[in-house]
Amino acid sequence: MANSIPSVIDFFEKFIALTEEDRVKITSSFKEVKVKKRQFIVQPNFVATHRNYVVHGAFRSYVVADEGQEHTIAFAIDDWWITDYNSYIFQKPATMFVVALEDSTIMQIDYEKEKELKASHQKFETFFRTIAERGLAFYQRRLISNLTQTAEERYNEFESKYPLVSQRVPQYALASFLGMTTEYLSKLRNHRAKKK
Amino acid sequence: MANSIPSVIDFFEKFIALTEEDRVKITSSFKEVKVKKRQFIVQPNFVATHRNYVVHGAFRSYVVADEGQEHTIAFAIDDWWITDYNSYIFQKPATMFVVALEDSTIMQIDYEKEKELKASHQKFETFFRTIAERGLAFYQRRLISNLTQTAEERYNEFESKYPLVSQRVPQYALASFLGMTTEYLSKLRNHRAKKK
DNA sequence: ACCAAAAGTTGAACTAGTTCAACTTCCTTT
DNA sequence: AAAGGAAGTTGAACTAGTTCAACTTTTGGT
Repeated sequence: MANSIPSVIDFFEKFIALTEEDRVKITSSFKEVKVKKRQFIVQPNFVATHRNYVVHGAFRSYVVADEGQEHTIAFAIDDWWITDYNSYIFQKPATMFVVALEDSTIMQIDYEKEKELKASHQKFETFFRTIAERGLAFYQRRLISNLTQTAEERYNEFESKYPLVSQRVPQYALASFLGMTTEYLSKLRNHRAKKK
Repeated sequence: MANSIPSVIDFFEKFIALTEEDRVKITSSFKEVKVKKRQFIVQPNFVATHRNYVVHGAFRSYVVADEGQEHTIAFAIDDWWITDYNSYIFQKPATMFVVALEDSTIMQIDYEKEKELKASHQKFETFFRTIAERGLAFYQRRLISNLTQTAEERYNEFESKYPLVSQRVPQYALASFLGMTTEYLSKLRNHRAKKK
């Protein structure tokens, strides 16, 4: 199994150039954590203390509405990041759950360490600025899909954009991510299959 | 009428401490532009060259779906920012329109100037990182509303959170922002009025 | 290997929100 | 001040997606 350290470092290097010293700094800011399937890494009412990089595995963040329905906000598989950003950024209580969908390995950085890292060198500030901007653009595109497309169109788009995710997450989680019921997604899938 | 320079400067000072030199640098990075009602500041297929701070006035960004319906993505009134972020951040062609809903005054910074500003001092990198993070958190909350709430709940929430915006934007724009038809919003408003 | 619980399927009844069409009111422009 | 268009309203018919319920399949724990 691949070592986890290179994998986060590689991610940083997509956006900023690192010296050997920087790599050491990053390595000491993160800690590797093994997470079992069904284990929570963020829970409502507790402050999200970490930003989590998924080395390998799969996670899902979701909120629970008044009547108890779960709504998936994000998925994260290998090489993605996940947390309750509203909680982490503002360091206030979370409203989301973040749960492992598989046995996983993650690299966690906590809020204070991240702050030190950013303060230590401009390039780290640049790194976090860049991923925040990309996250912003991502959520904006997602909102546009939700406003402009039908359930079936959203499903098709997801399948073609993220075939790997689609295979690894349970259907009820995908349905609530796409903003539809699990029954309806089941129908979409099966009607589609028949048409072939 | 208030001078536009102090107003952007004040915004920066919410997040970072500025020296007199910094203020001069900011002032020279932005240019004031007067925009007439119905004038576009971003259009599809053109790269969004500026990030726009609204000194006073009102704007709306929207996309046009296949069948021609407009979907409002964001509003911006006094002291807010607006652009097509997906276009601006990646400097690729826009998919949105951004149009003035009133005669307005804005302060524009272009992509290159912003880059220089960020490169010139860590604090500016911090500033843009902070607003990107807040934007991300904002869009994530908006997505949650869209997934978890009914049309009526979204309308009520908007009215109580942004009463000033609600008064200044046309109803068809608000309806499409909230993800419903203008007819349905009209019914919600009037049924509500009767119940009193 | 077995059993209980969780996940997924299918059909029938339903409803929140859309569509269409006709009308009224409010802005702009001249 | 008038005219024409854009914005908003109302009701009736409709539909995409939900809800409910009964069932089958898969998964995980002992």
